[in-house]
Amino acid sequence: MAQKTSSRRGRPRTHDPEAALVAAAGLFWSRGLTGTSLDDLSVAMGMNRPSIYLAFGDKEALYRKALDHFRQHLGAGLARLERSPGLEAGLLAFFNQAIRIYVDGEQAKGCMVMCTAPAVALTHPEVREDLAGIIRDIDAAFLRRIERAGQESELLPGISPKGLAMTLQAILHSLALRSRSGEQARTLRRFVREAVALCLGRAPLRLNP
Amino acid sequence: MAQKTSSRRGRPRTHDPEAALVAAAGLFWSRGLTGTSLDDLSVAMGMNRPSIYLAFGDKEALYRKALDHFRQHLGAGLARLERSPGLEAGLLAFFNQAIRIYVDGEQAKGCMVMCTAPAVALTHPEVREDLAGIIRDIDAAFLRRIERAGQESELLPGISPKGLAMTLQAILHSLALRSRSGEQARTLRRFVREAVALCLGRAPLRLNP
DNA sequence: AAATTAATATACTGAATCGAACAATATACG
DNA sequence: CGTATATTGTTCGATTCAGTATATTAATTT
Repeated sequence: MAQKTSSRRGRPRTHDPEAALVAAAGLFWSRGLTGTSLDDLSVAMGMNRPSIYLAFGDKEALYRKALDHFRQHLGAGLARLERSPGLEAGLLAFFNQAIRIYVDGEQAKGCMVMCTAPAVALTHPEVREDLAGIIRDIDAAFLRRIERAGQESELLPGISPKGLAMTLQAILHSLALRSRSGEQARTLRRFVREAVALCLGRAPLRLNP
Repeated sequence: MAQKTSSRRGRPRTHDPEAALVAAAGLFWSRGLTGTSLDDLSVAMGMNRPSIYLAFGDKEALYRKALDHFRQHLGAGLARLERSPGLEAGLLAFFNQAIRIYVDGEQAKGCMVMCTAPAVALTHPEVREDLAGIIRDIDAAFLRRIERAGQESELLPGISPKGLAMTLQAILHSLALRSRSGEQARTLRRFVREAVALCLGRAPLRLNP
C-alpha cells in the first residue's frame, strides 16, 4: 500500500489528490462527462493536464473515480439505513438526506450518478457497468433492510421484498431527476412522505377487489 | 402556416424534415446532446450542416425539437392511459409499453428525456425547463387518471392522489434508468407488476401501527 | 554531494469542433 | 425567358479538444 506520510521519494505533491478528485467530481456533477473539458478540470483541480493524467488517467478514468467517490458516500447512507431502528423512520431519514444532497448549493444538481452517467452509458460501457453496479448496490441494501423489517414483523405479510426494494429505489431515482429539473425541496419532502406511506401500507385500507 | 404541397417557391427539399428529425433524435438518444457532434448528425440526417442550421437552428435547438418529438409520443401514451377503462390495467399497459420502447433494438436505450436531458440541464436552462415541463405533463396525466379512478371508487380512500401520481412517475423514471443500465425486460416487467400492485394497495392488508 | 525518483510546468500536435461565408442548383413567379 | 426564392453543396476559419513530449523542480537515498 502507498505510504501516506512523508517517506516518499521524489518531488512532493502540491495538491491533495482527494481534494482534486472532489473538485473534478463537482464539475462532472454539473456538466456531465462529455460536457466537461480537461481544461475546465485542470483549473478546477488546480493541476495541469499532465499531472491529472499521471494521477488519475484519462478523462473517462477520472470520471469513473468520481463516480466511485459518490458511490462511497452513498454506501455510508445505505449503511445508516440498514442500522436504523424503525423501517419507516429510517427510510424517511435516508430520503431526506438524499434531498439535502441533491438540492444543496445555489443550484440544485440532483444525483451525480443518475443524472450524468446514463447520458454516456451507451457510448462508455464501463460507465454503464458502474451505473448497473450502483443500482444493484442500492437494491441490495434496501432488500436487506426490508428483510430485517420482515423478521421484526414490521412489514405487510405477503409483500414482495424485492418489489418493495425496487419501488423504494424508484423513489430515489425520481428525487434525483426531479431535483435536477428544479423542483423545490418542500415538494420533494412531501413526495417522500406520501410515497413511503404508500409503499409501507400506511395509507388507509383498501376497499375494492 | 407553411404549405405542405408543392406550391413552394425555391429549390425543393431533398430530405423529409420529419425523417431527419427522427434520425437526429435517434443519435441524441444514444449519445446525449454534448456527446453528439454536428458531423455525426449531418451524416445520420442525410443533410449537411448549413441545411441543418436552416431547417432546425443550432445544435441545442435541434436537440430541443427532438425532445419535443419524444414528448408528443409520450403524450399519446398518456392519452391512452387516461382513456383506459380500468386503472390497474391501464397502468400496466402504459408501463409495459414504456418498457418496450426503452429496450427496443439491439441495445436498450432507456428514455431519451430522462437519460440525456438531465446531464445538460444545468448548463442549458431551456433544456432544464423542457425537462421540468415533461415531468409536469406526466404528473398531470397520472393525476387526472387517478382522480377519475377516485370518482369511480376504484381507489383507496384517504390516499393522496398527488402522492400516488408522483410515485407512479417514479416507477417510470426507474424504468428509464434501469433499462439504460442494461436490466432485462423480464425484470422490469416483474418490477412493474409488483410496484403497481403495491401502489394500488393490491398487496395484502397491513398489520402494524 | 551525486544519483534517483516523483511530481510539476511549458509547449506542442493533430484532430475534431461549431458556425458561417460563398457558390451552385432547382423550382415558382411575372 | 429572366428574376426571385429556397434549398443544397463546398470550403474556410477560428477555436477547442484530448493527449503527449520535453524540460524543470524538489524531494529522498546513498
